Amino acid sequence: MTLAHEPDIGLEIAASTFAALGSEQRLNVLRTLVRAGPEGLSIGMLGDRTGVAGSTLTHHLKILAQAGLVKQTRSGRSIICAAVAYDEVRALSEFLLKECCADCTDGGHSHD
Amino acid sequence: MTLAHEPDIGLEIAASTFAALGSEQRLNVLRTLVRAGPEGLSIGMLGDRTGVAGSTLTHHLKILAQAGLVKQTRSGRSIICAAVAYDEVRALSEFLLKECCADCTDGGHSHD
DNA sequence: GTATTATTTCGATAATTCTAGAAATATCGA
DNA sequence: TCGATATTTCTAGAATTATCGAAATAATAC
Repeated sequence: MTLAHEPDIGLEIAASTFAALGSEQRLNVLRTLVRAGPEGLSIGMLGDRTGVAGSTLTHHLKILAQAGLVKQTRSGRSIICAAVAYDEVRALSEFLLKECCADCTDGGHSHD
Repeated sequence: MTLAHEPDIGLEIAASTFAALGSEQRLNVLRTLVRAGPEGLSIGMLGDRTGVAGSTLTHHLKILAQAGLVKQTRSGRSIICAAVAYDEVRALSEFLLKECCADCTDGGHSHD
């Protein structure tokens, strides 16, 4: 089950993805979405649960979406946001373990 | 489930660690250190390789060190910086997979 | 002790990010 | 179309972050 088709995300992408996660508020939003499951939540509900203003949520969600961590789809007059972080997170974990943990991988592979 | 020695890093710590990684320049510094291996590099050498001014490096290294990703030790008149990201990175990966990938835990997830 | 080298602190400026209110836009139901 | 609801855009102030030169501090060598 070792799937390795997300081999290299570049430094730039990695950094911006980390930056997207590097805000307590955004991380909380993301977690809320993850916990809401695949059905997701509307922005209104998200604001309801997190106490964050709509316009602020729009801002944060744009960042999360650009990082590929959240997907937004319209449903009626609501925008449904759902975490689709799986692959991104997996790629990021790969990046971390490969780039930043090169020496300690108890699986044991050495880099370059 | 099996190993639980870094069970929960809180949202706050996770966010600040992500933020520490969320800079291309810092990520580059970290990577340079990782690649330098356990012996590490002095700040001067780091500046040499990255083209970043010493005072700026001090700033970034402080952030990386506070996040527990880098360790600094004095050796003569140099400060040797070495990546010790291993546990942090592991904790972060755990966090990502647990908090942000709650649904897809290794079993299998479908997405399109 | 003085000179030399290495790093940090200080100070200043530029740039970015965070936050949210108000107005604008989009969607739906009647 | 009108009214209600949901989200985005616009705008702006506050706060944080990035950057680096110059001066200050620390450590070594003589």
